[in-house]
Amino acid sequence: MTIYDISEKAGVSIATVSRVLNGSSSVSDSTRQKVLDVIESCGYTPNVFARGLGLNTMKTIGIMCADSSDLYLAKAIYYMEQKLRANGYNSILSCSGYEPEAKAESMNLLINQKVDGVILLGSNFIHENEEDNRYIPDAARQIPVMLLNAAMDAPNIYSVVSDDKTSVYEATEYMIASGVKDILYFYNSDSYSGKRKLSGYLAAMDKHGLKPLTEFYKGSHEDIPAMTDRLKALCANGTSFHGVIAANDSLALAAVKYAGELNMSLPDDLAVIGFNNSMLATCCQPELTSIDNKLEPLCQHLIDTLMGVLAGKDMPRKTVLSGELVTRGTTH
Amino acid sequence: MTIYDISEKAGVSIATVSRVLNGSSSVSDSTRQKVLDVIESCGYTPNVFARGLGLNTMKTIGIMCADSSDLYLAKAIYYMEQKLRANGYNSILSCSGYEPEAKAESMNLLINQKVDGVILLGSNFIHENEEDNRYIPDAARQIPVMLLNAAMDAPNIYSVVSDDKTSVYEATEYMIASGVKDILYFYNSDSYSGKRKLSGYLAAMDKHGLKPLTEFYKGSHEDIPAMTDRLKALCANGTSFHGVIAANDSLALAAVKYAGELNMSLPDDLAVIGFNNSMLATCCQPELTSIDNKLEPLCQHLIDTLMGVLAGKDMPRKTVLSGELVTRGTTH
DNA sequence: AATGTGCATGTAAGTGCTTACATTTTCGTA
DNA sequence: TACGAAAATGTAAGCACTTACATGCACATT
Repeated sequence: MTIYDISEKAGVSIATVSRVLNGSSSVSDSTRQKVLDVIESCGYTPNVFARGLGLNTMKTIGIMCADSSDLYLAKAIYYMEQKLRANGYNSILSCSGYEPEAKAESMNLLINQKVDGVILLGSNFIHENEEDNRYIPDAARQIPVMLLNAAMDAPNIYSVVSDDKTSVYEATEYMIASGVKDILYFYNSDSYSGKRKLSGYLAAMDKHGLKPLTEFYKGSHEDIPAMTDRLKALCANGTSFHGVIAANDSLALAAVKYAGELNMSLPDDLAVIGFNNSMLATCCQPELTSIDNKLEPLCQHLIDTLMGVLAGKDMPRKTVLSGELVTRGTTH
Repeated sequence: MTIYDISEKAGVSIATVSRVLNGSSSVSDSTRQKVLDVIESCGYTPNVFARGLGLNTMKTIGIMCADSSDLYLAKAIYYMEQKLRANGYNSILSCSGYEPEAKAESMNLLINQKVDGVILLGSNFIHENEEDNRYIPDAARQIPVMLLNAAMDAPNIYSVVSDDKTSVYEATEYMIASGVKDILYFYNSDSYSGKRKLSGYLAAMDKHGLKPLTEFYKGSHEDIPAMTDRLKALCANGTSFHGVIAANDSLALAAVKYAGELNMSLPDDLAVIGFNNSMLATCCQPELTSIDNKLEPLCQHLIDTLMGVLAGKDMPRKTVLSGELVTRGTTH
């Protein structure tokens, strides 16, 4: 079933069929209807390859993420996929892992697949070493690149980020105001977003003349016992703290677990604030106070921007949305 | 940069270039090397559309799931994507939601995208109503369909499932052996897999002459407080139980939370067994005993089977892998 | 009535690859 | 040295579309 069959049955030329398919130049209402009827009755759908060859596009967006099994990224993928589909785009997924070379290779694969744009989910796509990031502007020379929670200032690169610095700053102040002074910042990433969160914490502590205390966890994002061990080691080490601001809900949950194992009561002996306001925030007892960085609006904004760019419109190169502290049982 | 440019620079015909690209029929070593050198130096990659037009395939597999933000499915997607890529295939993702029509439409979209095969992740792709499932054998007339944790007996449909009935049966016996008699089965799905789990529970209870007690939860897979409420309502209602076998770790976590809220101690006042052995199993205190249904081997097996099918080999239409009970703190 | 304008439609030339078939080259054998 | 088979390579016809350009036609203008 090709465009020829349709053109024949409708008694028009293939060009006319193609025109009604693409809604481009003018076709009279009567022939348009005639063609549409035939298409409908035959259940015809155009061949994506032939169409791609002609148009050099396939209405497909590449989504890259380091690890789609990460709760937060999985959710982002879900939103992206939904919203792309609503705009008539398909999505092809590439989990690139954390290595720069692997990311660059993933990117090339996607570009060779002729995606119309690419979305990088998560701040870990920007590396310390400038060299390692070159694949991003390189890609942007060919197709628009969208960054979620990361930023890069270069042509054809668009960033949508949550204002993590402010969110963490406010959360820290909130905890300080509740009377906790020795607050540990527990984090796991030096990425764009990770740095901004840390700076928010440091700024708040500094403002109140408090001594900052940070602990870095490096390991699987799923291994909560390992995170808990990290805190226990810190405690065994003599370091004391009565509040934890965590860079994500998993780390916060580790703090909750740590408190449980040491028979501390929450929030009196230990106050905890997480980040992401994911399902993890409500799975424990007491429930986690957590910063909601508004993932869905971020995703919506990102897709809107992308669609604008693809339509040839001028779009803002960077937008920042603010988060919100959702208070629950782990803080006063 | 097309195959013509390469052929010109290498001083051969385009057919020869195409041959070295596809490694099909014979090309002399010297010209092969010459062509490869030119390709390398130009950084040439064949146009996927043109190639697709000729071959009518794009080395792409469609992955369908109801909701990619589900922890278990997200992990499955991750494994699938990795393993497909390792086999030289791309994956295109489609989150279809839970409605039969939406699933059928998703399937059509994927088929129109000329995927070489499609993977349905999760047992919810098979509906009670036979009519609603017709889209699966329909699709299988065109491309191989792989089912994870669901089964259907029809040509070109391949199933890889975990032996959930046995796993749950054994878990129930394990709990009974530890001395708990009034065990609640807490579940959330009537799907293929859901039914088999339930039947495992019922069989074990029956064998030991115990009265089964089940509770069904319907709602967001993320809303643990709502699941907890369900158990509290049951308790308020006068129903008593000292053990919970849950159909997934979220439900099990709800049981843990329920115990915490009612000041019951685990596992003495309440024993809990979850399912999936996900990260949720180790995020609470005490940690969750959970059935590990070996997701990665399941995925590996599924991909191996798919690759075999695509290579034209005869492959088993259904394979069953067994799970394993991982005991932790919520059971004796 | 002749001409011009613009809309509707058709014709045919791409688009970049694969591959059946045709042709040339190579090489062992008589 | 000549011949034929087999191996290597080339030619050209698809594949199913899009679209620039050409054509045709109705209608308005003079």
